[in-house]
Amino acid sequence: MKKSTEAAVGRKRDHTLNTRIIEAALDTLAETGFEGMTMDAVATRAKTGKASVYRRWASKAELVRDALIQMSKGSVETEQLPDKGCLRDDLLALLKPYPAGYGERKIKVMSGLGRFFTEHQDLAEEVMQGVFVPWSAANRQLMERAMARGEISAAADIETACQVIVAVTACRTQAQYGRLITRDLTTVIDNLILPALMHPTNVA
Amino acid sequence: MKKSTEAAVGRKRDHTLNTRIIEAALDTLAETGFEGMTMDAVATRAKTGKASVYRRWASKAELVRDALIQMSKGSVETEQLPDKGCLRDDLLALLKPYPAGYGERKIKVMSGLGRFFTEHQDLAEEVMQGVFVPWSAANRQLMERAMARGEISAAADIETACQVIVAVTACRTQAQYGRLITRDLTTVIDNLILPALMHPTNVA
DNA sequence: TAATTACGAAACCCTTGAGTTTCGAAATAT
DNA sequence: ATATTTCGAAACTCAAGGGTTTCGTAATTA
Repeated sequence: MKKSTEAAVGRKRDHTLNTRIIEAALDTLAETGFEGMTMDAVATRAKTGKASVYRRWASKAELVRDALIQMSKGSVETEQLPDKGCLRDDLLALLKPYPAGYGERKIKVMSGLGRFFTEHQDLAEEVMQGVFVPWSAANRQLMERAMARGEISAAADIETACQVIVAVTACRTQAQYGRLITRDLTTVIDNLILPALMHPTNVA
Repeated sequence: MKKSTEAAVGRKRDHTLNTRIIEAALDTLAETGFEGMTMDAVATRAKTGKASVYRRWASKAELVRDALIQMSKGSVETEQLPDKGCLRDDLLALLKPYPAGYGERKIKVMSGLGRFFTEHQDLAEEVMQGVFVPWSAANRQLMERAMARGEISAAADIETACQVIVAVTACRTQAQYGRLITRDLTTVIDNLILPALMHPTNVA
């Protein structure tokens, strides 16, 4: 209705502001989590006012949804998976695709979302499809490729392995688990994931 | 000062109310997490009023601290570890020491504590020492015992394995990860932890 | 220039929830 | 009996934060 003829006259919207606000939202999310993130803080960080934020998004939840989807865009490119020759390096490459700190913020953001997911299940569903599923699928593809070329056992439980990677990644940087999960992903992959994939024998 | 001579006269405090309030707090925590838990809800659930709650605890955070410590009391009895003969059964026994739903509530409680830990780091430290450390230590002891009797390889990375168990347990029941971490602990232990402990060879 | 729309800052409204106080009733001491 | 303390319920205070509105200014078009 408005889309085609909107804003025939008057000052144009500054579209760089959209991304400035989303970046500010992601930074704040990473620092304080969903409940800790206030709209005033986001606006201030984006060097604008709340009015301009609410001119673009109807609510805090919708801003967060779009910020999360934006964050995952191109972050795990399923089309363009790493191919380092061995599974170990592929898995690690998937987790550190960006320079200094970028991947770290992503993990921090994801770990502070508890309340958002339980309170906005409709929006959470969209995020789930846009972020978690591709991430997990990328892990799975790398493992399937390794299995196809005989690097890991054909009997390996790929599904469990790739879910555990996601779980450990999500938990590791959370403040509450910082004292216990001191292992980094490299150690987990080298000493747990890979041995289990190569020797899937169990006791049962 | 007051401890010895307090309440010489007047109605006595109902000490069963203390545990009723703590139980109500734990139930509410399991359902709604730390921020979702209101003091009114706790009081109502304990069939009392907020006044009686605040007569016993100075703040919500201190009530939660005591509830968490109480919860862990005897929950992971380091003195009395399971001894089923094999590591697999020992690890599983540690996680299901109580009848129907009791262990489940514990996990739900722990998963809704994000904000509590970041906002009350002093109290969180007390909880950390009282809950996480004994839990992780129990896992470690079971694994060391299994290593001593030759059930798992002497080269196994026990520390990583027991930390991953804690991480996966903590993440698994969180709503936001429910779609991805569909594996239960039995599967993780059988298909990942045990194979890795028995064949700790890695690529490097 | 005049109308229109976006901008950023501030004031404002409204709900939620932590923590306090009040009050009548019940229990326990002197 | 009377003073004292607890009980449970309700009313209250106060701060935080989501969301809206106002207002003076800047940009854009007719």
